[in-house]
Amino acid sequence: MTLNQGFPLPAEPDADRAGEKRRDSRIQVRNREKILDAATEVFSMYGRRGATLDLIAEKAAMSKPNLLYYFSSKEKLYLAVLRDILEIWLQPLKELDERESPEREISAYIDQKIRFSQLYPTASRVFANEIVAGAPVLKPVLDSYLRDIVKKKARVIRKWVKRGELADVDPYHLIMMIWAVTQHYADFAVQIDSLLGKSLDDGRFYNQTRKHIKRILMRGILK
Amino acid sequence: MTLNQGFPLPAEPDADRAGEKRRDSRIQVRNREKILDAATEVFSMYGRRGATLDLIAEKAAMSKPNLLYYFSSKEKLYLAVLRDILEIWLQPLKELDERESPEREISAYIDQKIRFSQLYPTASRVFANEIVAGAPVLKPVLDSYLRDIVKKKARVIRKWVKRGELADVDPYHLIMMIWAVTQHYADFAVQIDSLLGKSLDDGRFYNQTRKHIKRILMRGILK
DNA sequence: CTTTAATTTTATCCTTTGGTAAAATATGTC
DNA sequence: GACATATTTTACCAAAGGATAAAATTAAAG
Repeated sequence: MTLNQGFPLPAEPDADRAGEKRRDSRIQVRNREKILDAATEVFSMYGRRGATLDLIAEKAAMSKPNLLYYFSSKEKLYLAVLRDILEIWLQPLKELDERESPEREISAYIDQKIRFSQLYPTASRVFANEIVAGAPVLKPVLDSYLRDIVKKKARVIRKWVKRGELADVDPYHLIMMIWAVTQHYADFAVQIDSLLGKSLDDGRFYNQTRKHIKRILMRGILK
Repeated sequence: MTLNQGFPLPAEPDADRAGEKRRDSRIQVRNREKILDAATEVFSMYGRRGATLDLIAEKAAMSKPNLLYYFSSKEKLYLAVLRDILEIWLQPLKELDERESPEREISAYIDQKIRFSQLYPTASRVFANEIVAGAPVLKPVLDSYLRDIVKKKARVIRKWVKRGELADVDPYHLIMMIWAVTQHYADFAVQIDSLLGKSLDDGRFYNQTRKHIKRILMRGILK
């Protein structure tokens, strides 16, 4: 998992790979990924401030200075992790297409969101952590990039409402409702495990959840 | 905000007020509360590990050793904060009453949950943080106390379904859906502020949100 | 007023933690 | 296989952070 690309986060602030020397060696790629995975896990559990390089290094099975050879500071590492997450987190929303029926599109959107919760629960938690903490790092992105996309998609939803294909719902609240419900299963996984002894890893439960969410939500918003 | 009472958390582990000496002096009460408030704020932003006593002490306008005079360790303080939160967090669920109509009861429940999000957003975030982090402290409570209550209330919902007053929904998923949506507005408040420039503090927005959630959800689950 | 108990301050300690320096080792290239 | 470059290790460091001790101050009781 390393979809990193020209992302709307301070693009590699400085030093790190500044000169864009030769392309990453095999070792480079392998270790960067090992670190990012370990970091995701640790950040998801302890948050940006609570996470320690020692722990991350340990999980990545390398020494701390070695880790710092790849990411020159904790903050840069955190940023790299967030960048990867945001990319895949946002993707699905961009695909909402007004030319299709809301039934089909919103249903597909819910599917994708819950799929994300299933595939990247830890990443989802890092993101949740960042937002709950007040988005100290992501705030600028939320204020610009995310804001624009959501505004655009709100227009799509509003169009569906005007066309009479959707009940009279507020687009923003609808989007937030979908986010809340789908992400909940990743972010609050422990709670769900405590109450039901299940997780989205369980294919049966995954499908039941997916269908249940969709049934209630779709019933609630379709004409 | 200090509803602390015989709560299902390791009741005051040890030292602190062990002997239950004389009742808290006025100073005692005032300072404990000042500290709990400051701690709630700091824990909500930095999490259990990331929060520092220095910051909490500063926010509470007292020296660190002075703070430690009231709560003998960071962990104990965290526990005290959680205890208070859980108490008010759970209350509403306990009130679901099968003898009333699901329409009335679930509607009231949603109202109470979103009210909590409005009144105690920071507390909600501390709780969210704890769960997202894997409930390192609350796990036992989730596994026992919460589990029991939810099980009981799931039965209530199931009864409504059998009586034909409610669509055929899974009680657990329904409860989780309500949690997810209502808490979202407190836990992800920054995001909402970025997208809409609004918060539940805004009475108009509060009501709009409340009604919107209820409209979609109720439509989705009522027969 | 004293005397006693509660509260606050000051000084300090030890551990953890993010980060650096520089030596040592491995990898790749000609 | 020698040279250069990339990677890893070892040894540190300074600051932050949780916690304690003990002196100083304030409040309360008699």
